[in-house]
Amino acid sequence: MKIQGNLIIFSTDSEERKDVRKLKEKKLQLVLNENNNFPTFEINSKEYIKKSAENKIEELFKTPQFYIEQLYTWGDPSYHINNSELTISYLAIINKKNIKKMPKNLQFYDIHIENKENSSIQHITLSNKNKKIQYEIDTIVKRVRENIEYINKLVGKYEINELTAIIIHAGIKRLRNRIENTNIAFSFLDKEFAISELQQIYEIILDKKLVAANFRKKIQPMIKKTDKVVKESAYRPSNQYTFNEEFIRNWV
Amino acid sequence: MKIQGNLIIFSTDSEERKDVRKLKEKKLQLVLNENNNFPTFEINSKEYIKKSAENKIEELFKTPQFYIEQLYTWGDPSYHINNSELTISYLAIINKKNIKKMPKNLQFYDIHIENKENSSIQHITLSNKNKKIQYEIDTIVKRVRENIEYINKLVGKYEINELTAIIIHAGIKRLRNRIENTNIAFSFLDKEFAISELQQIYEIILDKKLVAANFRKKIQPMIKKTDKVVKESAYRPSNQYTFNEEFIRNWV
DNA sequence: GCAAAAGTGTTCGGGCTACACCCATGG
DNA sequence: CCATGGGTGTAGCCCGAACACTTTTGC
Repeated sequence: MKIQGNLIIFSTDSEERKDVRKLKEKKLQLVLNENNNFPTFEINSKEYIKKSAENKIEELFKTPQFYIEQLYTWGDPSYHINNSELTISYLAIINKKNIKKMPKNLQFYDIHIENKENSSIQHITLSNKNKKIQYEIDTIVKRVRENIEYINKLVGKYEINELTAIIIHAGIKRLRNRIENTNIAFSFLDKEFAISELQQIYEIILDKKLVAANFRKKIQPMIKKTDKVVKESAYRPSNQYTFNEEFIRNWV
Repeated sequence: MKIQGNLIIFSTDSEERKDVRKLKEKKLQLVLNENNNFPTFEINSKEYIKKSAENKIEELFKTPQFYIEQLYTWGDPSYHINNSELTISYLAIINKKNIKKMPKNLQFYDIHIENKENSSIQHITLSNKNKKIQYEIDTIVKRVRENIEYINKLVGKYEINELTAIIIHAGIKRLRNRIENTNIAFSFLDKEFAISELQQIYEIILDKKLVAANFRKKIQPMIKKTDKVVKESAYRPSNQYTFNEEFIRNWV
């Protein structure tokens, strides 16, 4: 049986500043190759799969700094691309500043999700300056056997493989779950950061605006103030913070 | 590359009543075969893996009623049993009342977890009337690359394959996560149940006692009272409840 | 009567939400 | 001065924890 791994790599980018007095707005990004699909890696029986996935990312971006975890294994008979009959997905988070080299066949796409009013349909746009991919996904709640399950289905016209869309969906769901229960948010940022940067990571992943004053208090135990101050070219300079290593929860 | 699936099947059993006036105590159970390992199933490229897993459970217990979800895919080079180089685990929950036939080579084991005081070591006992399997697992928090991860390691003497122990650990963690965020608890029970039965499911999975009055209020929105009353041979008869189908959350 | 479970109500505290308000900056 | 972000404080609300109390049953 032929197996392959694929990599669902998330990152962020900052938009050009439109108003000098406003903060740069961060956007959530995803890596796809020229076929609108995820980069793949080989799986062999000599090595832990996770190690193979890590090696591939190192090879691609020439950096050992990133977050990675297994996302899901897909055995959908209709997803046999590259002769592969089974795909093991790994979710990764990478801070672009750590990327030493960008492979030519890969590109970062901004993710934009729009929830259609009064319906379970989400409109997703993946875009960068060269390309735009659009599709709609319907998240249906359905009774399957004895249980209630979410079924995702592409609807209307789409420019992407159905399973690819479902994997993106699964990846974002996982991010949302992890950001509430672990410290993955820090994987998007430099070692030192402003609270507003951290807040933006939460906002783009959870896809909602947060109240700064409350956010600050909520994440207080997770961060440590450094003595550094930086004017992230906003007006009042902000303190730099780091992740508080002492903060451990019942993660995973 | 050789692949197999395995099934981490949880269930519950009620102890013999010791005191006529006390409730039967439920225990969490797990299915293992004669080699202290999980039942396996074949994976082929013609079928969804989940479907293969479901078919295997139906074949084993002759019932279509159970809960199932993918747990994790293990590519550990040191876990090549039965010539299999890769194992995809599925977590299942089954209510014993639905089992029409019990395979001879499989047995239900009571799970007993004891957290050692002032240490990260858990003592686990799997037992039934014929057999007792004991081991200790250490859950170490460790910095791996840029992130903090939990590493599970068997310590001391043990009577079980290391990965089997880790899978059990992962299964219980998943149960704990799911019971807080989904309706899986109901998979252990009949369609109609007493609140105290539901509470016992929560207690054995979360491994802590809950206050009945608070539990009742908390799960109120998830259940619906029926007009049936049953004396579960405790003293005051209790109302029977069912899962409230209207109760939907952002599950999964 | 009493032990045990079924079921209701009340109090208290912590955490989240909303919002007012100050400070710092440089256009 | 003023728009904008950085940062602090506070009042209200909701939810969970703890617990008191009533009801129902059969020993």
